[in-house]
This record gives sequence, C-alpha cells and structure tokens, in this order.
Amino acid sequence: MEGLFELADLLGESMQRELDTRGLTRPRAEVVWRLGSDGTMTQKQLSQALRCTPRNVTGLLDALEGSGLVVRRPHPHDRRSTLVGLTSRGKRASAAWAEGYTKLANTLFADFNSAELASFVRILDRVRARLRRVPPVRQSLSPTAP
Amino acid sequence: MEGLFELADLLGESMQRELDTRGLTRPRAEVVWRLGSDGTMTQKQLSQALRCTPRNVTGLLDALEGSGLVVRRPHPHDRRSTLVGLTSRGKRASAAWAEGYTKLANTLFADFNSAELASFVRILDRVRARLRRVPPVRQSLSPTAP
DNA sequence: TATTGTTATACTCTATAACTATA
DNA sequence: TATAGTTATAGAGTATAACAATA
Repeated sequence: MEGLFELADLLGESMQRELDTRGLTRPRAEVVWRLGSDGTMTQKQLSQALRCTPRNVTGLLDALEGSGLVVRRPHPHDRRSTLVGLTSRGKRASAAWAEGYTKLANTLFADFNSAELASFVRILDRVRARLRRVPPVRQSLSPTAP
Repeated sequence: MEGLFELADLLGESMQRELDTRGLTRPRAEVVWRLGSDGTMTQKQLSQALRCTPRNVTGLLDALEGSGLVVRRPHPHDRRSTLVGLTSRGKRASAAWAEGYTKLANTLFADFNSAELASFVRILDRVRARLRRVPPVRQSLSPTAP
C-alpha cells in the first residue's frame, strides 16, 4: 500500500506548487486558510489551531499584514488580546483555494462510476478514522535499536 | 473528496511524529531514506534526487555525518566528487522506517476484504497517475484575481 | 497571580553568489 | 572552460525565555 504514501506526497507537492505560483509560503497559507475556515479569532486561538507558539504567530501575521491579506484589530472586551481576520483580498484568496481544491478533486475523480467511488470513500473514511487513533510505533522505528 | 486531503495531512503528521521521536528533521530523514532506497551516490546526484541546491546538501550531510548516520568518501575516479553512503547505523534507521511504514499500512488496511482492497488500489493508482499529469490551475487559485 | 502578545536569541532549512580544486 | 563541493550571506520558520500590559 505504498501507493497511498506516494499519493500523499504528490498531493502535498501539488499544493506546494500552487502556493509557489502565488508567492505564499505554506505556513502563511495555513494562516489564511484557517482564518477563512473558522473566521476571526485571537492570536492565542490561532496559535492553538495551528499548533505553534504565539511567537510564531506574531511573525506570520507581521508578514501577512504586510502583504495585505490579514488585519489585526483590538479585542473589544480584553485589551490584552488581538483579533485577527482576513481582509477582502485575504477572503478572495481563501475562497479561491477552496474552489481550486474542489476542482482538483473533481478532476482526479472524474470518470469513476458511483459504485467505485462509494467503495473508495468507504475505505478512505475507515482508514482515516483508524489513522487518527494509531499511536506512533516507536520501537519498530528506532534507528538506534539493536 | 476532502477526505483524501485530510488523509494526506494525517499521513504527513504521522510521519512527522515518528521523526520527532527520533530527533530527526524531515529533510535529514529524506536524505537517509533516499540513500537507503537508491544506495551510495555523489552529493550532486543527491541534490538532484532531493531537488535542492548542492549547498543545501552540504548542510544536511554535515549534520547527518555528525550524528553518525552517513559517511562521505572520496570518489575513486573523480577527485572533485564525494560519494555519500549510509553507515551501518544509518542503514538500520532506513530499514526500520521502511518496516514501520509497512506495519502502519498493514494496520490501516487490516479487516478489508480482498475485493474492497482491489477496488481501492485500482482507484488509487488511477488517481495517482492522473495527479502526476495535472498542471497547476493557476487562474482559479489566484488571490489577486478580480 | 495568570494571560496575551511582544522582544531577544538561537537553530534549521533554503537560496544565490563567489570561490577552490579538479576535470 | 565546465563541474563538484565549499564558504559567505540572507531570509523564512520555529522554539524557549524574559518582559510589558492587562485581567
């Protein structure tokens, strides 16, 4: 089933190519993507959503604010916090990506009949659910194991 | 078909977790992986295989040599070149990862009957082949599009 | 006293350009 | 003259720790 790993790599490369043509790095694109999906949030919430440090968020937002995709606004009730949201340009970018991925998926899965697709999706869902629960198999991957 | 993108992400995270527990970064692990798959090669060949600059290879090899996973040897016929290969520890690491991924795949795809699996693999292969040919859809992903 | 976001500092990956040794 | 690998320099992402403002 190495094909699955290769497919995952190919999907990653495909996404990367898209970002390169837009002059956006992947971490910055993830910020835009997240804000587009979940809407305005504080930097703290963003750092939790992206699973990175608050310091990291500061740097990414500085760059994205500079290129006009994102705005920082004071939190109305907590003056320690900063609310982050997409500009109209950021919203267009986020929506365009979502559309692009949908198109890509449609292209990739065109020409399959519905029975095949249903079977594929069923297996995909079960594999995905299982992957979420699989713990890292540390022992078998140890490069220092005897 | 967003499930496929999510699965790709999950697989990536799963691999990343493995590397984290080993104290290896992804770029360094890719060097070890590549040398394990294709055997000894020059730094030039490595930079082409990894699609990065020769300078980048130098840095990765410096680190990997320091941790004893890789050795540099003079090329027997061309004194400009350097041959790079895995140490025995590097070979163990590479083999252990391959085994780990096989185990993961086996875990993920246990409990499916052979007809389901055959159907899944067939679609997977066709999607993969198509993905290799799909060009980036630049227009539809443009954040600056009107 | 705890939390939010920042500055200070450091390490890794990556790239381009200039340079050395060799072909 | 061209090639392989290095040093020099720079920018992005990430982390920890110390700090300011606010709760």
